[in-house]
Amino acid sequence: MKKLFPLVTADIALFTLKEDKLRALIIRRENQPAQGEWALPGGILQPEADTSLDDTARRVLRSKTGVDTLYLEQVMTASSPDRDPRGWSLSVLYYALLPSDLVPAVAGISVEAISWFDPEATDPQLAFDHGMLLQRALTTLRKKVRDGALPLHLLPEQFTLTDVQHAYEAVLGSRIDKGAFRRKIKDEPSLLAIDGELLRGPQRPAQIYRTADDFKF
Amino acid sequence: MKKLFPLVTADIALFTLKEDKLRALIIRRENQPAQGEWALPGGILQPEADTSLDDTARRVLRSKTGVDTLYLEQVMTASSPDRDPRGWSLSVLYYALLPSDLVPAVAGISVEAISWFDPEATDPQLAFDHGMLLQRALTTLRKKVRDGALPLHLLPEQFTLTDVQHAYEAVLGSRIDKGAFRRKIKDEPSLLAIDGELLRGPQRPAQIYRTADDFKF
DNA sequence: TCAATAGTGTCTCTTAGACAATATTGA
DNA sequence: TCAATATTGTCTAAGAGACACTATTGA
Repeated sequence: MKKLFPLVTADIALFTLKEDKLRALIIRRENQPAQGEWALPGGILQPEADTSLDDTARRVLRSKTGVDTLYLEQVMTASSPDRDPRGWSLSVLYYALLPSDLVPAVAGISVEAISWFDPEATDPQLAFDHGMLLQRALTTLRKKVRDGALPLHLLPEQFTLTDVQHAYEAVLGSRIDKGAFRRKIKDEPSLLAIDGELLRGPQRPAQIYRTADDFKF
Repeated sequence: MKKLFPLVTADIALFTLKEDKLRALIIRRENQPAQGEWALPGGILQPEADTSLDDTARRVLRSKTGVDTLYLEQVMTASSPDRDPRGWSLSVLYYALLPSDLVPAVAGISVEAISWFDPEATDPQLAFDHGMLLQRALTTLRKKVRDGALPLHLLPEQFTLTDVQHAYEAVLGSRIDKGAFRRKIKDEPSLLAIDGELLRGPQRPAQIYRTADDFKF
């Protein structure tokens, strides 16, 4: 008998920085289908509980990472009778940005096996069409940053301009000249210097910044 | 009783050029809900017939316009319990580009009342959240063109460089200098001059072009 | 000839990239 | 002092906008 309704899910590519490199959260599936394989975190829409698919995505992330109020953005919707063995399915893909100082918290809370995956790597293969989905999420994120947005959601509350540059480079996967980068962000109103706060070390101290309250990625 | 499954639909913002101005197809709804109101063309997913939501969109466009093989791209997915009075609904929004010489064919085939709507206008109000959806589709199209893509899908098979510029300006809603525009497209491999073909009139004749076979919008 | 549009050239200003120079700390 | 990183400055080349100029047709 044919299905009358598709299976509706939200899948999330959760990006963060580990040692200045871009990584995405993957989870080993505990149940069928694709049991034992690695996949993006995701979950099924619950119309009684969710007031939108964004809600579904936030609920899934909260349960898998214990973290709220992440930056979340829709990437695309994948749909076909074949992408999930359970039948006609439709998945709305999101990407989320996790501040790098919360990575240990996420790694700690999960009862499932997790891993931080290099999105440019080819191993391990992800289940379903999640490999393609991750590529699409990365492309969307990169386009946004290349259009001038600063990925401040990947940084902790306080950071230096060098941190911003490293986040920028990690997302784009390419280096940028220091002088050119600082010129670009010189008049950026999203960056607020914290007066008197300096990061000290065995070199010239660096000015510490924070994200402006009205920052919009 | 609560619904267990959402209503899944595909809605389409079909853009074309009418007298060098950008217009979107809207249709007067013949049935409930929102009977008598104007809305974007759309239709319900049929899992037995459609192999993806792109398929749904193509099927809807074919039935409402009689035209195949349009350029079609996904914009976003809207979802909530409130956006459709029938209950929890999810709509995948597409935009499509219709060559301007096919506009009369579309206007002819429809059994419903249709109109070509100025997407910058505020009247008439569209049903459901379709006003917002149309804005999102326009924004996505403009971003693509601003990123350098030429909206050749809006033009007939043969066209002049001035036609290309007018299509470009109609999409962006702003003027561009002729010299700057021609410099930009000077080395564009998607544009092929048709040797010896000239558009004549009471002025200097214009070279006629066509779209390269491997053109990718 | 004139009107009208096609097509090209020139000037300036902004910006990105490459790269160099200076500044300030802890050890 | 030295190593290390922060911060600023300079040179150049490419590109965009403004604007003017030339070219070619029908009437």
